[in-house]
Amino acid sequence: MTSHIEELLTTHGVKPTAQRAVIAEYLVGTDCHPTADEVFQAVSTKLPVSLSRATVYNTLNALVEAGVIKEVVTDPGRVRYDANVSDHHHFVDVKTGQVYDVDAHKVSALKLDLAPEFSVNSYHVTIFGEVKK
Amino acid sequence: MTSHIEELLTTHGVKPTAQRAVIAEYLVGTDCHPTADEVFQAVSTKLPVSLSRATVYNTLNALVEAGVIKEVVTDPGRVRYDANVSDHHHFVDVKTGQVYDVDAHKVSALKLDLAPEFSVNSYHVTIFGEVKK
DNA sequence: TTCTGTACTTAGAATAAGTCTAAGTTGCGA
DNA sequence: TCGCAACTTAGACTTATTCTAAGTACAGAA
Ligand SMILES: [Mn+2]
Ligand SMILES: [Mn+2]
Ligand SMILES: [Zn+2]
Ligand SMILES: [Zn+2]
Repeated sequence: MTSHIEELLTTHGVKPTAQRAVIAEYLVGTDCHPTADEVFQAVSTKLPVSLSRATVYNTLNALVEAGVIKEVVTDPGRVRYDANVSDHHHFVDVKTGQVYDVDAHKVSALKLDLAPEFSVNSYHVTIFGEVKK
Repeated sequence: MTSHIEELLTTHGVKPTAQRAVIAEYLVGTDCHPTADEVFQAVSTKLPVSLSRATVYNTLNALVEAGVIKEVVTDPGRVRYDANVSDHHHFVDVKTGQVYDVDAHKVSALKLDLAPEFSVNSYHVTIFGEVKK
């Protein structure tokens, strides 16, 4: 009876420890693109032992490395983490700072007119605007 | 006989001090998207007095505020500065980290299929790839 | 001219995000 | 059961940036 999260970690080659499971579970269950510190705050109470910031960073880096999550950088000095690893872009509400997912198929394919020495692997669109309630 | 740079600063409402002029001049004369520290290194020898890092940061922030330059964030933890304030996007060479300008008209206009509460002000495309020499 | 107030710059202290270190803990596999 | 490698921990360290307190520059008033 391995949990869904343990299976996610295992299939990506990450050994599922209690710390890693609770961090991955938190990220999978949110769509709000938390920072490392927000992950630490949210998760530290959910473990019977004290959680080190170093473990949070180690785990986030390991999960990125393994492809379980992605880093998102929309603002200077704020790395955010995203368990949505599907092809998507981001909408930033400039009033609140909130980051929303924008599925890649909601954005028309880009045509790029670049010199031939520029070979493109991928691209990411950051959309700035406002969400009216 | 105010210089071109002093005029640029003045017309943007920034009082042209020696420190600000030399920093703005350096940025206007390069297309390599330097970090604050690279600006500091490049510019500190060009003044008869010692230059404080605080002044570099104060100046960069003032120039951004005034619209003389823009911040560019392509990587976690590295804010870069850009005197190209025309509408453009960025190509990041994933091998070297070099950032190249991509004029907006080299990128096809985006069509976005967003829910009506999302009102778009602007967007920025970051293209990842490699420049073959 | 000199005076003077405000804006600017400075060195270094403080903060914040992230990494490293050294020591202890866990837990699978012989 | 043991041994070992992987993992976690607290706290020191590093790096980027901001803040602070004290000094400097300089335009306008007198
Ligand atoms: Mn989502
Ligand atoms: Mn930082
Ligand atoms: Zn996302
Ligand atoms: Zn640019």
